[in-house]
Amino acid sequence: MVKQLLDRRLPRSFYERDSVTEVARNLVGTLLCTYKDDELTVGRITETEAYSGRNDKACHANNNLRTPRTEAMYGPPGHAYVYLCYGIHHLFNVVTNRKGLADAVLIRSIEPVHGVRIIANRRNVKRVEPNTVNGPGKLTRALGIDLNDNRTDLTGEELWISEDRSVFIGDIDTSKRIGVDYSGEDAHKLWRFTQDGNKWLSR
DNA sequence: CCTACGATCTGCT
DNA sequence: GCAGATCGTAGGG
Repeated sequence: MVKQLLDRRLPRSFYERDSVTEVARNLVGTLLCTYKDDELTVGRITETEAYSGRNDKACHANNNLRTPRTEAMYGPPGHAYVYLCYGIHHLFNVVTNRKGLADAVLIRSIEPVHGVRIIANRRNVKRVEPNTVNGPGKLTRALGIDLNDNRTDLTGEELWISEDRSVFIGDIDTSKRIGVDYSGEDAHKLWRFTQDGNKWLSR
């Protein structure tokens, strides 16, 4: 199981494209995997959001803001950017485009496909339901992702994303990003991508 | 040093 | 529907 998923890992070139919205769109339907302490958990990505390092006030790296926190976004593509939100939640992004440009895709929701018992334990629930994993802070907890994963290479063997051909690109909806009202006109960008009709979404 | 706040979630009303 | 949690980050003095 682990080997099959590792064999299908998305290559660096997937993340390296210059359109962060295209990467965000194409990540819907892929499999987000963690293999830690001999425990494999996998979730199909159902919802993503694109953030651009240039000309996007919703992005942490907007206006070339370069700080210890945002440094991961300025790093090479195909690496993780994990940060702490509201002092409680870990939010997971994948860095895209070329090094130095700070484009990234936030993963907002998943549909569990493997390791359901482990996910239930990590979330402290008996049954795994949509509201167990349908949010950026919930899914990181469910998959065991935290600040230790910041800057992790996603072509490695602990945290990665695998290809899967189960979602057609035409079945992906676009909408406004969540929780970025502070960013003025950039809040209207249709940079949220969801799998049409999937019940494992954040809203 | 000090302060304000956030790409959210939960529990309570 | 709403307040509180909780702490690293950013920005200003």
